Amino acid sequence: MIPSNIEYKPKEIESKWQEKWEKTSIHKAIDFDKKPKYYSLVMFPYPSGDLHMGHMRVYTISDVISRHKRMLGFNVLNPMGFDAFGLPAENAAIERKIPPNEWTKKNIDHMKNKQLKRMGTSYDWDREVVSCNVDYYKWTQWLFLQFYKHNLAYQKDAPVNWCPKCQTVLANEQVEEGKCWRHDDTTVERKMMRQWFLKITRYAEELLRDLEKLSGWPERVKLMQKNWIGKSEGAEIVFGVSAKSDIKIPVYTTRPDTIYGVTFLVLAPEHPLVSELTTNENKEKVQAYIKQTALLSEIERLSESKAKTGVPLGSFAINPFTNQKIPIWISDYALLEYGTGAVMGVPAHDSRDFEFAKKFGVEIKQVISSDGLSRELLKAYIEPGVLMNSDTFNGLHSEDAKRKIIQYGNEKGFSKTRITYRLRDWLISRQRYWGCPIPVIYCDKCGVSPVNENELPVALPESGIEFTGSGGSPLLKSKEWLSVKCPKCNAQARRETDTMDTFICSSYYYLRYSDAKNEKIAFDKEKVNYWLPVDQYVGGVEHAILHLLYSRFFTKALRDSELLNFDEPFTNLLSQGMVTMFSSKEGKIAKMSKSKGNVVGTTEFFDEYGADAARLFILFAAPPEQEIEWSTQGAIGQYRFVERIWRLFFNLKENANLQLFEGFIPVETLHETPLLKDLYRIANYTIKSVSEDISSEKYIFNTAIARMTEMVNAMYRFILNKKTYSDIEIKILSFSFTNLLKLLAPFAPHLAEELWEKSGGAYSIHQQKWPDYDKQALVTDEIDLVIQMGGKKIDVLTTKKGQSQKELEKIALSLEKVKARLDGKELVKVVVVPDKIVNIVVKQ
RNA sequence: GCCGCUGUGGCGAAAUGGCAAACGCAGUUGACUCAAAAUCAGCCGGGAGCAAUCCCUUGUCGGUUCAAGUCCGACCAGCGGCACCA
Repeated sequence: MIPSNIEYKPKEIESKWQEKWEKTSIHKAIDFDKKPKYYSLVMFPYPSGDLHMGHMRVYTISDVISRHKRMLGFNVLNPMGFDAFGLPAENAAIERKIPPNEWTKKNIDHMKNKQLKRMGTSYDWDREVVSCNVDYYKWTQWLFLQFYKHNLAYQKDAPVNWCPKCQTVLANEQVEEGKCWRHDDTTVERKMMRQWFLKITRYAEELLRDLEKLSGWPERVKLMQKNWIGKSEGAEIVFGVSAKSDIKIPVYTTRPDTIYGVTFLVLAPEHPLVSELTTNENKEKVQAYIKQTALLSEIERLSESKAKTGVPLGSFAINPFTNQKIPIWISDYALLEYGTGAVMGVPAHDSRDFEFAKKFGVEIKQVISSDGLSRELLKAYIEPGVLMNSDTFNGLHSEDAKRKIIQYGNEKGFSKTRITYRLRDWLISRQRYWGCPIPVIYCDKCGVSPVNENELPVALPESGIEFTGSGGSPLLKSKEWLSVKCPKCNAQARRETDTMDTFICSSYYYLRYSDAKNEKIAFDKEKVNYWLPVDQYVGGVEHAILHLLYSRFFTKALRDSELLNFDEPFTNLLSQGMVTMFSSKEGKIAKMSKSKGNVVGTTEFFDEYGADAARLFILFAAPPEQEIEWSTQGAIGQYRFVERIWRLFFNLKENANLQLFEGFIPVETLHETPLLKDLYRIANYTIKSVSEDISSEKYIFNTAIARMTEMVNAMYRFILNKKTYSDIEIKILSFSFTNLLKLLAPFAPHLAEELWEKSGGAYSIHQQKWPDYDKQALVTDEIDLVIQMGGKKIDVLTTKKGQSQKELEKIALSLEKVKARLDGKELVKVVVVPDKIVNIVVKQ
């Protein structure tokens, strides 16, 4: 039955087509083409060197979408690039003495040519961007200058994580349990340093509000961003200071209704008024506390298990509503960066203040309860309620009181309504070599100057750099590079040695793809407005906040600089789930990663079973948003499916004179041959189902593949024990197989292309039109009618379609089974859903 | 602690409120083979029964409905995010 001379050799077939696709440039995106545009984007990878099956998922999902859209007639932009700056390259330089550039370029070459291409992806490589190339980061620097020009880039002193051994600032992710990730014996310090920031907070409200426009985003991602931005509405209330009438302390609160319950004030230890408010007898204790706080890492400081600490300053504040004197303390639970850096302590109605007051014996004064009566408090009463001990506001409900108290305070001039966001400005300085240099110059006389635009790029020095891993950025030691003339006074000046956070590079790469090779500007306005916004973005949920929020911010800022004309960069977002596998290191199923020792490489699997089988398994295992566990056994199952199609083709070619068949077959001609008619129905049902499942509303590839499997199974069943075929049978089988190949094309692109060619199809199957289904084929005249009694199935019968409720009821009631069960019972009613179900309801 | 998501066969999963378990993995039986592998075909949630057949089953407990895996409420478990944000 199976010709033995034709073996499925995925390795040969796949490389053959990958070369041909590249040579014939069939994946090229054309600017301003007359077809409608479709921008399909996948988050560009960091070139760590070796992709595994875990990485493969995101590229496969995005590729299926791109290929499908091309077949639907879109002008598809599906680009790829590399997020190529970052610490691992520098660490490789330190450990293995390979220059970061060399290491990165080697990895890119491997990933691009040995891995991404071998997956069968359909990128337009002409638009490749590599963020560590000068022709890219020139524009990163240019964009920084635009931000600077619009007062969106600024310097300020801020507390940062500092490793004294590395002599550098660390990102939060590089601090593990309060220790430096490279020196687990070194506690990371909090240090005030002058750093560059981008003013993302200017867009806090718009970033929050426009989440509503993103109907194509997963709710959970929007929710995470909403929480991250953390809008809160409240009031700023200004407290006076006893005996120092010139000093005012503004505090921020969302609970102005508790103002009569304030019994102390807490300032952040770094608060600028601290030294002025510290009395002589408290000086020593206060200074010791500030020093101790500075030594704690942010993680230690914020950890909830930590008991409250603090010291009194010795001064007293005056509550403007009550004129009461209350003590002023400092404690590390007040954060300088949020609100005003000062908190009014209301122990009766805030659990943190309650804990603080209990520990230090501060008065607890209840002003709200459920019924307006006071009682013993075992913990803070934080719910809304009725006011008491609050002067003229007694008896009001707390929500009401909030408004009235603010109104009163506003009139008297000691409060104002205020909105606060949890979002902080974005610290972008990194004391590292392998990043985009911040294009500014320091002059002793003129201070900070931006580099002139026509002097860009500020290129990283490539020679004479030593990577020792100690003593801060290698750029500091590159004397020649450091030295520069001041753009204002032409005096000897020096360059900024910090480089930018790599998230800057990835905040605009999707814009650059629209015009990747432009040497004159970052991107042409017309091109960026033609291609953007991205129609479908695919990436991991780990970027739900960082990258996606930064990119939204960039888009809005660049819109305001009139460089583009849209508000949101990504219309639809798909967050694919992780690929997991058992890790013996962790003793459990964990995310596939090199450090957990649970990776499956791509090369070995591709060599033996092919990329098509791997793609099918990854898509089949679960819907894209869910986590999947890699199973080589399961992937081999998809390899069997591929081989089954392969064998089916040769079987049909040899025995049934298989050929390409476009168009439909009149259903009337099939009335005499029910088996054939059924096969035709299955083929068309498969076209319909796969088209729906693969569509942008759903993206449920697992069920799409299941439908194709069913179709193949049906074809096998049809040809079982069959030796000869009639003309009409050949036609139906040809119709079925031709359409199967087209449906398969986005999922298993090499197999589909190879069999398309072997069927005599013109190159390329990927440039064929996505198939339609024959509606006539799906019309059936029989249905399965389910008979229920009391909601339980008792029978299923095949009957004529389109019968009336009366008729169906009659059929059901005349069944022997029904009669037997009805005996002696009272019939309550019969529910009939035509062509579906009859439910007979009896009493008890 | 707060917010969110998810609980269905041995496993991955499927099911516009209308036949629970499609499709695949593992297992198992048969055909082919001297044999094995591969392949092709069949079986494959649990229980009772020689059998036809019957009963039970979507984390637990309630509710709505003629009908609930699906909708509502409470709880339990697992995962994820945030975590002293005043």
